[in-house]
Amino acid sequence: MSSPSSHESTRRRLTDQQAETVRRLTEAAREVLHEDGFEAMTVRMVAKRAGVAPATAYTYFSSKNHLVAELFWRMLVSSVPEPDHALDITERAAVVLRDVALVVAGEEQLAGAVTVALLGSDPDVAHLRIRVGGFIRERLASALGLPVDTDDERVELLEMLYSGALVRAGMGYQTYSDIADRLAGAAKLLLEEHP
Amino acid sequence: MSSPSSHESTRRRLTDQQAETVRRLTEAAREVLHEDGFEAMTVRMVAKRAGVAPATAYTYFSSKNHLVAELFWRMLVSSVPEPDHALDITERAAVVLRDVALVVAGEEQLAGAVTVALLGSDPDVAHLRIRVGGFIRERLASALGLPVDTDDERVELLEMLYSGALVRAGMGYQTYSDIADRLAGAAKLLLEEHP
DNA sequence: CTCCATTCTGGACACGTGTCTGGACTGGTG
DNA sequence: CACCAGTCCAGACACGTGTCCAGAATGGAG
Repeated sequence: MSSPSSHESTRRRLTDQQAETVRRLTEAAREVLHEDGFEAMTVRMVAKRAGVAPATAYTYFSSKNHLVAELFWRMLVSSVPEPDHALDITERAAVVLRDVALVVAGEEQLAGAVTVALLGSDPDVAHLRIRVGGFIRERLASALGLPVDTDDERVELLEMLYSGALVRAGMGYQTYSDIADRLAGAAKLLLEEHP
Repeated sequence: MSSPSSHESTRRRLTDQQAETVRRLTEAAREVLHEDGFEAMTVRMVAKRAGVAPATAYTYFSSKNHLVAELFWRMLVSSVPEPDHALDITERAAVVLRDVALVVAGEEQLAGAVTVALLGSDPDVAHLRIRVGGFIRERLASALGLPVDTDDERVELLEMLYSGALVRAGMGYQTYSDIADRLAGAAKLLLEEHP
């Protein structure tokens, strides 16, 4: 067999072939989510579009929530790079928040779906929840020039702010670019007064 | 029949008898949620505990989400009073946020359940979502001494903050009294610099 | 080319959701 | 008292979820 390679968060040690199946599933999930929304989306629908039997989908994802959470994780990691050290602290934080907000922009249904999915209770989702939370905290702390395990009040505040932004985007209270701007603005407001 | 009286957000014009049935259902929902959590909770379970047939529950609530959203609405309205005009602006805002956070404190599963429920897509949930959002905005605007329809940036920021706090509470990142304190603190941080 | 482990499949399953019936109960009204 | 509108109920329904398993397909090693 081909040697196990990637360390995606789905299962430990996937072969290339398996990784490809997973990739097709998350991609199909993104499409279905886009076209039909989270509640109308069914796992069997996603499996069909990925050209895979439903049972196969369930060998990689323990639940619909897990599937969506994994999709978000992939988009997040690929869209929120390490902060640019050329910028100053405030700018860096603003950019991180903007990047996070923009992950779900353009995918009308994604923000709400992700929030719901990440609140799920199965162990795979819990695992991903930790990873997502940790990743964003890491990026924010890094932007502020702090260690990941900081207990700085401002980091926690910014985390709350982005969670709230996602929810409110999912509820349709604001548009996504609105949200991105507002988050960036909030970061500046907060940090310029409390450097 | 007894004259229609209350104008709960469930259905227009309930008789006293109906209102009592609805009250028992929401109360039962609170108990089941507390004991079994959101995902384990079933509508039939709640109906049974309320001493009512499942079909009856569905005549008052169009979905599990609607039921939970209604429960939250009732707790919210009864726990977050008009801000006290004796306090100053900053204190008033802090108190509102603390009150909102405390609505879900002590009910381990409620924060996550409510967030998920309010993100649902059926029309009754959408209606309740508007009411909840409007209510909190009204309280916050009032605390800041602004009209409800203000477009003040700080109100929107505080709204995002409380949404985020609820999510993170639901995810178990923080305890509830933590959250209440942190929200109150955040309000002060934001408002004292930008009065 | 054959073998065999890995991967995928198809279909059944138990259970929850939300909808829809016709019929039974209830309590004011004529 | 008999009526009847307003409620509630029991149970069937279509459909989605997540689980399971025997067997077919696949593809690298000998």
